[in-house]
Amino acid sequence: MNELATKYDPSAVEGKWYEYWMEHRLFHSEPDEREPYTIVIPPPNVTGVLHMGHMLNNTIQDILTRRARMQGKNALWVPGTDHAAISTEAKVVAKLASEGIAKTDLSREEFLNHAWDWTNKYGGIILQQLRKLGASCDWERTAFTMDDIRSESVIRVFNKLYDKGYIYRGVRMVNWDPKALTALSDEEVIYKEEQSHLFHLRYRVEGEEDKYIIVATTRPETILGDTAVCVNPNDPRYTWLKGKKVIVPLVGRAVPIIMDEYVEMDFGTGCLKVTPAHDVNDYMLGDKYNLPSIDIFNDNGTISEAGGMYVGMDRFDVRKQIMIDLDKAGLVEKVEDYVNKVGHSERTDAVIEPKLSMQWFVKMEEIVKPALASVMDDDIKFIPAKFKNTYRHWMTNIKDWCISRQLWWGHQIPAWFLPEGGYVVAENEEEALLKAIEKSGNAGLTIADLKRDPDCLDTWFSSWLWPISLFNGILDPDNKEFKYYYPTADLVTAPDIIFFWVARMIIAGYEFADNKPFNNVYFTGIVRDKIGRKMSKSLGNSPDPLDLIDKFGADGVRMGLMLGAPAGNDIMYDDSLCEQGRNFCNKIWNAFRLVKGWEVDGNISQPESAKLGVEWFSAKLNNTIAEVDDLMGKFRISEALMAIYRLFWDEFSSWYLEVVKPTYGQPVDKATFDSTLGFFDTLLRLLHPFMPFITEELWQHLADRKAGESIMYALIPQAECCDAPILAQFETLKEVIAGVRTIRKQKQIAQKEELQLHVKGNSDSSLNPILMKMANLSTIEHVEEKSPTSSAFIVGAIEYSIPLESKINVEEELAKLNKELDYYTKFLAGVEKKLSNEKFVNNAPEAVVAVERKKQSDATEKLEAIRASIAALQS
RNA sequence: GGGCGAUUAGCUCAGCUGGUUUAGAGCAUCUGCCUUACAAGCAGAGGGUCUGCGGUUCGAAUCCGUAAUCGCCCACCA
Repeated sequence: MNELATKYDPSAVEGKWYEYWMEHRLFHSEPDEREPYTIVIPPPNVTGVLHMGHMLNNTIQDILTRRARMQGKNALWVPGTDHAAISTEAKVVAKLASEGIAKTDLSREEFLNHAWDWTNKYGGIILQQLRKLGASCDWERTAFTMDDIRSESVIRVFNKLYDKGYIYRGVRMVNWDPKALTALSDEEVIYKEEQSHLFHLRYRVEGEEDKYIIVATTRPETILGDTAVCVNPNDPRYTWLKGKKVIVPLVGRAVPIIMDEYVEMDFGTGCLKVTPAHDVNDYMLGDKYNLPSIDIFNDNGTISEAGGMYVGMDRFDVRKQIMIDLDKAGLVEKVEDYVNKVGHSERTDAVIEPKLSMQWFVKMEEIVKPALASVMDDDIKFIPAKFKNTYRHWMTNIKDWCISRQLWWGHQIPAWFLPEGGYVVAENEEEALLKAIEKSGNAGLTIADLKRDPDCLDTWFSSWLWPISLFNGILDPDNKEFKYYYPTADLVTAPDIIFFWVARMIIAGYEFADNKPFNNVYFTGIVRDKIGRKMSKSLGNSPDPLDLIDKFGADGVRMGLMLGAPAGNDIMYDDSLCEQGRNFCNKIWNAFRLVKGWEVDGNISQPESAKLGVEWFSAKLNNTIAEVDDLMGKFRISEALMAIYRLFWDEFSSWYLEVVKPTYGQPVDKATFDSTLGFFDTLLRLLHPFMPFITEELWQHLADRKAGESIMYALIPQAECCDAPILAQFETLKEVIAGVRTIRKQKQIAQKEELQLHVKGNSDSSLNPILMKMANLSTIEHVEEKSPTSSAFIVGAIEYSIPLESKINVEEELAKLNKELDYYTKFLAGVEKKLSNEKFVNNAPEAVVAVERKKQSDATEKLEAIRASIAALQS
């Protein structure tokens, strides 16, 4: 062991232990009599690669899982991936395009073959990357939202909801993504503020020469679909228009003037053009006034035949061209600059087109109810709690969920159309046929007569089942695993998918499993760069996590991430955080080298200083264990880690080890050695959830371990008692030692040189053996008066001094004392002011007043000592 | 346009129901040390009056009001 390098080398350790854990199936869990602790991973996109957000998120999950495992629970962390319908399909389409193949050239089956090839090739890379991080997932359970169980679960759930009347099909105004060529849910639309224009266009009034009204619009190309102009009935400017028609510019179509209070009189010109096919509000007006609806767009955002002009041109090109043409025709009044919000597709960033189309929806109103209540009542706890507000707001304003997507990659909607019209919903073709025969009364129908709806389901329609479907709880709700592992314990996720995923999982939990899916939801922050920008590919400010692991080690990166991630806050990531983590690994490593390098002699007795050191550190350790328990219980993970960091670095390494360390070349006694190894073992266990690799490596070195034995299953230490008096005594001791060190530094006295210490006052001498050793003293003497040729410092009300003969500089000593005199004089004045305030003395609780009195007497005593010292120096 | 949250040392954050806090931690900074576990280290030091204003109270970083700044979420003003 003495051969250990002076620096910790993660690369020599990490792969080795991960393999060991895998080889001995230490991540695997089966139901048993222990208390379960379950986490399901937020499934990353199957073709995705690891980014910093994943690192943070999964580090936290691993910490929680490992800690639970070491608490003796049956811990299970289930991994898996999401098929990510739109985003994967888009990637496959792009790849095919690069090979000169258009999606439209392929059959559904051919396309899906390509998609599966792609998935098999890139799928799961991200899961491999997670292993580098140390993730203790039960890989034997790796699932995919499109594997058999998960797919069947989706179909089952669709049928269930349909049978209950919660799923319906209908023509509605939906968000259309002209790039992905599919409908989207409201949540998949991101509104961005954009600099645009408000175009004021002239609409001639039919049958009235030279009379026109001005309509303001941001989308002049949509006039092709205008079927009315709307004004407010209370607007005196326009009452004369009642019953008249206006001519749509360029198009020449006469459309009616309708009157509705929906129109704001003070916005724009007070005239609103109505395009029922291409605007949600216009759709509402069209519905109310029975207006025709002209769909002027093709699915890809070009103008359709129905537009009548500019056919085949892209909507944005038309916007430019039509303004030129309108201008030529003298139909433009003016153009204003205008900032408005434009909806973009979350996945493709294409500008969303509101479009009337036939889609499938989930009726949300009813099924949302238990899900809302459970979060509001803290039956499911959100951490931080502020997200309860966000959740409540969304849940109480919830709209129906558009679940159909015009994609091929995903779960195909289990609905079959009958030849004579109408459809049936079923779990499979056979069942569909039976239902179809029953519905149509046509016993001669065959499967070939039925046509299955080509659309797929929203990807979230499968992931909302994740905590249930992972344990096959949809298809077989009475199975042992589901009963054991569900509800899961904690969910760790980013707040940006609170609606997409978290809320819907809660809804699904109550709807399909009659129980919440998890007890706690821990929302992580967003990983940003040092100057607060969100990490993104386009900015290039996102480091490659695997490079970081190479550079700092997985433990170092984990620690770095956790240090910067206080609960509920975004993390401002900087490499220096990982550097700190790496340095900590090194510190642990070197502390270990020290201890392992000691030679043990069973015949020598334990020095008093070491005995006291052991007693103190034992109490300190206990204290911190209790603190860590408390913090982890509140998900204050970074604070818990910081507490352990300080315990190891400051208390254990800088104090404890220095106290018990034998003189160079000397052996250590058996009792101290054993205690020290015991402490080391406890510290490693406390640290293991945060830094799994280095702790396993050292723990294995610490003693002879059996094959398959691992720190992963060593029990996390339990706090026993706390608040031993020795804790406070030791803190005082530290101050005294620091006092001596300061004098050494000021007087440039080497540590090797022994000093005498004079103590004036009634000091506690119980830790004197440690003081002798740490301050390298020859004697500690009580004196009535300190020697004028000594350098002094005060701790509490006790004055310590070191006789130094010639080395004393009276000026310096006086300056030091005067500074203290000044400070305590002011301090005392403050306290006395408080105490002379009758209202304070009368109203404040006795204990508080007593504290002030104690401050007063201590300060008075101290001031006396300082004054005496000054007098002695001046004499 | 609504709602929520934040504002404490150079940076990132603690400070729970107001009182041993004229405010703590880590990092960074400064000074001195290559002292045989560790210079990715050791020993020491400096640094903030708690965003501004007003109020409640014997007492406020902590409670209330208000302003400013930043951030997030939601919303159909063309």
